[in-house]
Amino acid sequence: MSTTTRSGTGRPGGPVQRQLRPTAKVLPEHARAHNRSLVLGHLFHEGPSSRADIARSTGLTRVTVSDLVAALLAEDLVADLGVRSEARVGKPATLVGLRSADHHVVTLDLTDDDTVHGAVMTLVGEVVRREHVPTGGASGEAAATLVEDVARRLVEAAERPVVGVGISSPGVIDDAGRVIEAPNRGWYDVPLASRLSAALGVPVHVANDANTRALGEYTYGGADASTIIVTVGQGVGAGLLVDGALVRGRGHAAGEIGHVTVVDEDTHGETPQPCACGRTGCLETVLSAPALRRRVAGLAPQDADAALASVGRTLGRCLAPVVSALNLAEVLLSGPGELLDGPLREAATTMLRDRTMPVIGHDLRLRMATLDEDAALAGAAVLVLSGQLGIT
Amino acid sequence: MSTTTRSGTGRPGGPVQRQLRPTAKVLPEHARAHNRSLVLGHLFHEGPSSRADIARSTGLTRVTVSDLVAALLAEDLVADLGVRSEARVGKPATLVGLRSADHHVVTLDLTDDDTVHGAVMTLVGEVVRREHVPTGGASGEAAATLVEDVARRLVEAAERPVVGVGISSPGVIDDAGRVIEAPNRGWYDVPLASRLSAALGVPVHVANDANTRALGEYTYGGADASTIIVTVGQGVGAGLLVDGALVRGRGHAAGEIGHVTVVDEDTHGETPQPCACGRTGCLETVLSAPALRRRVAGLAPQDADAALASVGRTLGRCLAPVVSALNLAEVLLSGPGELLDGPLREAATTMLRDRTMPVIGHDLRLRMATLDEDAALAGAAVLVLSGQLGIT
DNA sequence: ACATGTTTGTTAGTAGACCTTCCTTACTAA
DNA sequence: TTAGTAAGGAAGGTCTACTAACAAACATGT
Repeated sequence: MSTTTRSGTGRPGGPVQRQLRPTAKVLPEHARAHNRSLVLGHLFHEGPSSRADIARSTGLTRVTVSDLVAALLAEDLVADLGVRSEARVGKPATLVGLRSADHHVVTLDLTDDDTVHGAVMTLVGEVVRREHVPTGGASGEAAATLVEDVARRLVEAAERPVVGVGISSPGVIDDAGRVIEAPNRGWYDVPLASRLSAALGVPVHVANDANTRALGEYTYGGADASTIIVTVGQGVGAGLLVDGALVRGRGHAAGEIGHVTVVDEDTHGETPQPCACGRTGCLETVLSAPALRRRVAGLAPQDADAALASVGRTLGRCLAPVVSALNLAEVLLSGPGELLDGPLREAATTMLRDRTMPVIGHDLRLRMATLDEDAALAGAAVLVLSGQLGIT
Repeated sequence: MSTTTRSGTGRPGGPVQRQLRPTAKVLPEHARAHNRSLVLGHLFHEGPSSRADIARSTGLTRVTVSDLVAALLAEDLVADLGVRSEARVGKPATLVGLRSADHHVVTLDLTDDDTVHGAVMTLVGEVVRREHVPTGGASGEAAATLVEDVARRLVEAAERPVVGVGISSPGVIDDAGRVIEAPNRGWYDVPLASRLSAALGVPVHVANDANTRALGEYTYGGADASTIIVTVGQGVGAGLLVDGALVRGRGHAAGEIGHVTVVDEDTHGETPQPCACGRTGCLETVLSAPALRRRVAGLAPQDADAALASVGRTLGRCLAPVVSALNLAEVLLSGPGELLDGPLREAATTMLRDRTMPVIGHDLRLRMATLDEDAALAGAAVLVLSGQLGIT
């Protein structure tokens, strides 16, 4: 028995006018730029290849690939490597490869309050030159000038053409590289990317440090396309990769997970501690490096392990809804291994599995980030690769 | 004093080879399809416009827009509406408009266990015809046949060309419309979209019901581009929109938030209840419609309010990390208003604000979904619009 | 009333991007 | 030696969107 009515009353009321619609026209030249990035991406990830290899991988014809490769050869981005040595049927292939060592990327890591870390890197992330410049507590305009100076020095020191400058900075940063707010540097509404780009004459990309870390782990560290990376340092932050894309969020503040309340009055036997943000019981009050050190200070190894496990459980409880809602494949921890990579990580894993349904928690991995030391620099390099060459 | 070292030791180790790389070549014809969608999208959202209007809005030239519009006129997707009546300077514009009433979309909502809800709708979501077919407890192949029959009847009953069929179904569903698992229908690995498409000769799109609801609210309900919609019915699910795109997740299971553990032994004075999934304390055990009804049954109004508020606080605690990590702008609740839209929603809002940092929680809205009754159908229609015409 | 300026939409020509088809080259296999 | 296979290039065609120029149809100012 089926009921049928004509012209039902319930109607959504028609389409809604939206102010901000992301309407970007696509011209043939954009298509070409995209295909060019496909070629570069193939060479970046797969190494030296023949034009025919690239054609098979990208779906483009050999003719088109030859054309694109010719353009890249003319730009010196790609080098002719001669015929392939392996013996196969048919005409031997001539290999072409990305000239990754003949182009440099300048990267800066502003995560550390006391020191600006900088590097000149090749396109594949090898560090060619390093600088560590004490900030001397500079903030505001002085800090911006310092960053500009370091960047200029590195750009000038680079012995190869510089593709661009990538900067990894704490704070809320929009798509254009404007620092909306970075309290620890006293920056509010500072157009860092456009300022440096104008001063140095080189493309500059700026993004949040946790986000760049996520990018770095994805491109260089083999992280999954659906990953959250939790960075533990002075504070606690997170970078989120969903289906291979960085999550920016409504107000460019995605990943600001350090100030979620995780400790309640009546829960788990903990007492909420005051937080720098003026509230109490934030994740940062238990998981930041200083908080962890305070917690284990003077404890016997066994008690310290229990204390760290307790924090791990809190982290697991906090992440369970995020992992479930996004069906993430991996959770990465970045920070001091002696604190994180032990009872804390194990307890967090257990808690996360226990609190999520099997289909979510089953093949979930919770591991340490692999690029710990240079993750932020590597991520900053990816910013440039992605922004200038379209390589992800 | 700055330290400089050459050729530092820490190197990321080069790029990683990735199996699944989303390399899709872009041809000029794809660019044209994109621009065509831009024109359709403008007409959909802004209503009848002149070619010059569309050119200004899309950034394309008037020549190109004229060309695209001519093609759409030839396809009868767009109609010539004559000259604009308003008096302005210059040659009067001739308006063109989407022929939304001259094309139909067939939509099915499989959320309800007992009944298949179906509709014939116009492109702007007006319901032209409705069907409610009892399932009679059919499952597995029988249920699939039933769905196919209903879809066929509606396609044949449509008095205008059918652009496609959109289906909103519970369960885990991949991008191709294959139902990975839908326990309540006994479907495991059922290629619903391709099966129906072959049987009906019309494009068929299938997606998770919570996800389609999110799409519907975004397109017809004015929801923000960064939104989570929590659907409360027999179970609890969620649909997630991040930066305007649906989140699918690693295993297409994003949004499965109903089975996150939210009630602990030692917490908040609640006792964890057993859940259908075999675990205890899941969100579904307190927030599903039956659970809520059980909870307030026989209570005095005042006590019922307190009970609902308690569930609201639990929901707020669960969502706080998600909202923070993704910097969401809106949380929508979909389900029985008499249970959700009151103390529960208010308590959840308060809890959510209290547990997130101000920059996140400040302009966060937690409101009821606007399309409650037909949200799933509207969302299914959006699936078709988006898949066939590129309208979002 | 009439010239002037503005806006619309079309026509014609151009440049770019990729395709299909055909060819040469250079190797392996029988 | 003869086939067969694969790589790469050359020629020609189609598609796409652009610029430039223009006619039509209106409002406005004198």
